[in-house]
Amino acid sequence: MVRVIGHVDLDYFYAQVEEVENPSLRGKPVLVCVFSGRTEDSGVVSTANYVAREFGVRSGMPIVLAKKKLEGRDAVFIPVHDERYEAVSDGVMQLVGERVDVLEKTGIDEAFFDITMSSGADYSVARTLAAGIKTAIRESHGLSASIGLGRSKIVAKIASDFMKPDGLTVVTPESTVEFLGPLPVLKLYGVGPKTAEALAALGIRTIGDLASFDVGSLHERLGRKTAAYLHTAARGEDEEPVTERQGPTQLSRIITLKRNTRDADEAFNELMPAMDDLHHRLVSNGTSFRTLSTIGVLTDLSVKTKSKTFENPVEDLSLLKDDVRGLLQALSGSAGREFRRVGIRVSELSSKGDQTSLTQFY
DNA sequence: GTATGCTTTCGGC
DNA sequence: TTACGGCCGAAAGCATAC
Repeated sequence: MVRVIGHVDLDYFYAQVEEVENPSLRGKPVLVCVFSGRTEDSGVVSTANYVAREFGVRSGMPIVLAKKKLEGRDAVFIPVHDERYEAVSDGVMQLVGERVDVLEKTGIDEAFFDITMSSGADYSVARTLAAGIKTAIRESHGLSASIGLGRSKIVAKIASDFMKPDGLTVVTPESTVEFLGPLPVLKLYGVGPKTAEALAALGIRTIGDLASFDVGSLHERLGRKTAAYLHTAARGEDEEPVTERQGPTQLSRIITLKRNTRDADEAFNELMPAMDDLHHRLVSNGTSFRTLSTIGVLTDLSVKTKSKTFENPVEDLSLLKDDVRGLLQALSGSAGREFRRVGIRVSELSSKGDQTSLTQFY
């Protein structure tokens, strides 16, 4: 069955929202930053606009390094305004949702959609629909977006990335193999540096190399599951449906400590406000959880976690302070170096509605 | 072997 | 020369049960 799947990606999202709110920023390097508060400029760049990227600035780069690269360039450094981005995202997603059959939001600035029905499975009609979505986003929010269309999620995602910013890339089913062929295997979702290296050892560098490679040999080298996945992915033939997501599957907060420490109690005390905040989020959403985790980012920036899962859903995170403390102590004991940042995460979430409907069966 | 559940790590944005 | 967040979802790793 021929499907028409899309992927929409809002360009350099946080920085673009800042530009919309303050048009005088346009043309300047704009960097939306997370200031950790430890020292004057400690923290990283969350998003840089394309002007800043010209100078080698990237997401995740330390702010002080970005400042060096942009010395004398009239660059603007703005702290993140999460609530604003959430609000804009909600508006955009609602608007897109009205124009497609199914919308699957996968992040604050991106979503998959299915327009098989509304396009009548016609890629020419689909192109017009996608162009309409871009126009609607621009007219209502002043934002540019990049959209890719293809026969599957994999193709749509790669297509949206193909032409940025403000791109529209349509990959028909017939042109899929030709489109994917020249691209490096790293472009495939699920292929990271490790798999790419294993493939390179077999002489496979492009998706085209992969598509024409003998499946049996792939199987021997990489295992059955990976081989099967790569075989279909290289042809853009994955069958993953676009499905609406009901809510997050995990919630977390993480903070940067005022100073590095191995002392779990000191870290716990500093984590308390974030933990309370997470508690309030859970209560106001009526969300329970079964798994509790602590996260430690050590001085070498490596990440360690400790978690525990309860038999029954827990509603009240504030009752688990001793568990959190205990997990942090276990982390500290096994970490071997000081904490730089610590965090808390809850997962295996359920809503109150879910639980009552489940209890009806018992 | 395969399915399942839990813990930990990885990697995208 | 170094510099360094805060989230999220999914994969990987591991143990246990059938």
